Amino acid sequence: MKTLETLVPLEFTLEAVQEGRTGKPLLQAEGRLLGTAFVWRVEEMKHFKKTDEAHLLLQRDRGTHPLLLAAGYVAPEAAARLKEAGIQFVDTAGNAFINHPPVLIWTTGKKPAEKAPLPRTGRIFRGAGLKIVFTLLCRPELAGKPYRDIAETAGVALGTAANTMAGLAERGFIVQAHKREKKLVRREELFGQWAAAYAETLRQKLLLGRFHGEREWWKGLQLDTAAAQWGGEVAAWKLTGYLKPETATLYTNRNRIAELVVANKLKKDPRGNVEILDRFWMREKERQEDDTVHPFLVYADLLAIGDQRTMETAKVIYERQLTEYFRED
DNA sequence: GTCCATCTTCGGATATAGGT
DNA sequence: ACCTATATCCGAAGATGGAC
Repeated sequence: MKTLETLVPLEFTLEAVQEGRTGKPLLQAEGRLLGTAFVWRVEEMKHFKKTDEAHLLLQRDRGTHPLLLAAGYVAPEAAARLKEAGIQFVDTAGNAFINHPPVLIWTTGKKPAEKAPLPRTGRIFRGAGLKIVFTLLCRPELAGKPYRDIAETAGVALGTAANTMAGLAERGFIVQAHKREKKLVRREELFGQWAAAYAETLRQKLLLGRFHGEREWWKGLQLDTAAAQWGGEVAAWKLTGYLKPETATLYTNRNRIAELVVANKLKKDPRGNVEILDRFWMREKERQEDDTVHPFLVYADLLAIGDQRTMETAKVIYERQLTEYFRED
């Protein structure tokens, strides 16, 4: 915002408003730009990345006021995409897109003032931490169970579970409700951060192989859920009916890849549109399983693809299937 | 006090990031 | 690309603390 001030005569005030009951506090800017009043929702992102772009696409139509991204640095290609999507932004280098008739600002090509400081994500949004957060989001009641249970279900070591739980408590995502009863709170916020981090870091580490399949081979295929489940676009298509999948994502266990590949006549191809990922979590034995993975994961898969097409569907999934998981009692 | 479940700690293995 | 420094993770072993 400071940068914007140097570009045009501008006065504004910033205030935090609460969004919904459990939502995270939202920044809102109010002021006048060359004589015209404005109210903007402000999204602050020090390190602006591809997945953040996807997040903004979702946020764009959610509120009553236009969105403004305040970022550390927006690369030229990203700037063009934001402009295309009608999302306003400013960065500290002096790049900006503001569309507030009659004012139109469009500046690009300025280099970042200094190289961005270290990201410092903390251990809860990396590798093992992401596995734990995912299982906790899916099954919040686990938060109150022994670490051994959490570690087992998430497929990580006991000590790591303890570490991550401490990290979550530190950031206020785990609270001590009663004497020894922990609760997972601020789940929607946690999920948002999880999904972005999953798409960026953990996901590629889970990739077991990439293949090529015959055209629409997945259509009408009956998956044995004990061996594999759909993620990504195919799952999204099954859940919503929208989307024409261009890629297929399967989550399976390491020792079942071979049979999956043979049964579906998949050919190894490093640039193929079929990806097989490690189904890292431990599934609930009793429950009847869907042939699609948890919608949390489907959403994150779509985020990893991150184009306009998949984000439309991601938005539908978010609204129809995910919001129910964020209710806290 | 003993037993058992659970939690914390920590050395070493492994993955990641930064530098050349 | 490689090498090196650092962060992250694992897992076993020791510590804690509640129930009886």
